[in-house]
Amino acid sequence: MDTSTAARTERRRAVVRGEVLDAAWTLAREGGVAAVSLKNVAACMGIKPPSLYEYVPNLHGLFDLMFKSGWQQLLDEVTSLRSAGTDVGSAFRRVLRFCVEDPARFQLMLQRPVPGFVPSDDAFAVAQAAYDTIRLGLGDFGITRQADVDLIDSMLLGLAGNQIANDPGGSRFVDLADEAIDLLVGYVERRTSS
Amino acid sequence: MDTSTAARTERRRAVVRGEVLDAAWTLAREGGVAAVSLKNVAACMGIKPPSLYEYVPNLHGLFDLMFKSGWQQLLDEVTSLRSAGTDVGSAFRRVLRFCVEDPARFQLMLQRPVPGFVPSDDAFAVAQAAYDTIRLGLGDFGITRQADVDLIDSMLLGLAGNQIANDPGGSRFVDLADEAIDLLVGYVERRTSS
DNA sequence: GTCTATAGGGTGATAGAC
DNA sequence: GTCTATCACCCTATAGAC
Repeated sequence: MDTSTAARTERRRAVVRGEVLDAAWTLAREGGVAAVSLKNVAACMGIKPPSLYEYVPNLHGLFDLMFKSGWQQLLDEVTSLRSAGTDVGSAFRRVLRFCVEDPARFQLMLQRPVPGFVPSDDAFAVAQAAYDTIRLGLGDFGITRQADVDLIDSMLLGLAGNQIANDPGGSRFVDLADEAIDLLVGYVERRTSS
Repeated sequence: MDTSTAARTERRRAVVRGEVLDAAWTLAREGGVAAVSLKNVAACMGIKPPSLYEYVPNLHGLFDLMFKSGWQQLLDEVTSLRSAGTDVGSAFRRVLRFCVEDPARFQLMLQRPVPGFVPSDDAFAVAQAAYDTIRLGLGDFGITRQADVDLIDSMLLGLAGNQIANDPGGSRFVDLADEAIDLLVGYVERRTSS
């Protein structure tokens, strides 16, 4: 391990950067993405707003970190589901729960709620990797046609969106997961076997 | 018609209120919901921000008008589709196009993009009426089970969301409408006939 | 590395002249 | 009914003291 002063301070900065990210997620979960401001994040950490610039280039840089970490979490999730050989129904349910369990994260990842914020190429690459892994995972079950992937993806997105918007705290749409994936997989099988 | 001064000025106010609403929609279409501010709306109309308070109680009141008018447009759409006896596939396509053709309207109606804004009971009633009409319309085709309605609704929402977020300007997800509604209707029919 | 002070932009909203 | 002037916040971001 590099023990130079520069490397040590960089490691420390990375640690605090993680704390900044945690504070931002906490605020987002509690008050939506709009609650994430330099003032609020700093207050949440017990420091003053200007100090944040030691760890994050600017506010958009923080959103970029959040975007990237959200997709990284999903990537980890689907990677582990795939290596565990999880069946398609359970995987669908698990990803749906991932979307619903943190509405602010879902919103940040998929609905561009911050005017003017565009994810960096670096962050976008993680999102792409997660999406690719999902495609590979569906491929394991014989679902390879792009249209089929899009239909499953859309159903997932729709169920999550409806659950968050129209039945927050409930499970009306989440409970439809099994039926939804069964009908979609059945559709693919019926078509490919004929 | 009432020709009293009070009634005449009220009618005039209603006209200008419509112009305010038009300006707000124009701004939303061009720059997203975030572009709708008193300053921008006033500039768009060639007046000064304080003058808007003659026609709208405050900014949230304007968003409430927009929310209500968006759902009123959808209500009109589905009402006319239903009275025309449109088949379920065409209706599904039409409503999907309604969602996609104005992303800002879709966002405002379904994704609560304005922090702190909650639609009034009055505005919410229109949304409810539109939703009820959709349910009745699906009932015309024998689709009455709530879970089936929710699945169709979710697929619609998901296709629209994906189209707007992942293929703006294209038609990748809109083109899946026929296949989506066929597979959903087929699923319902197969189950109810057995 | 954290702070205070401040610049400079934005916003919604109100009072009061005309 | 529309305006000017203003208030009272909010925000990001930077400069420079300690």
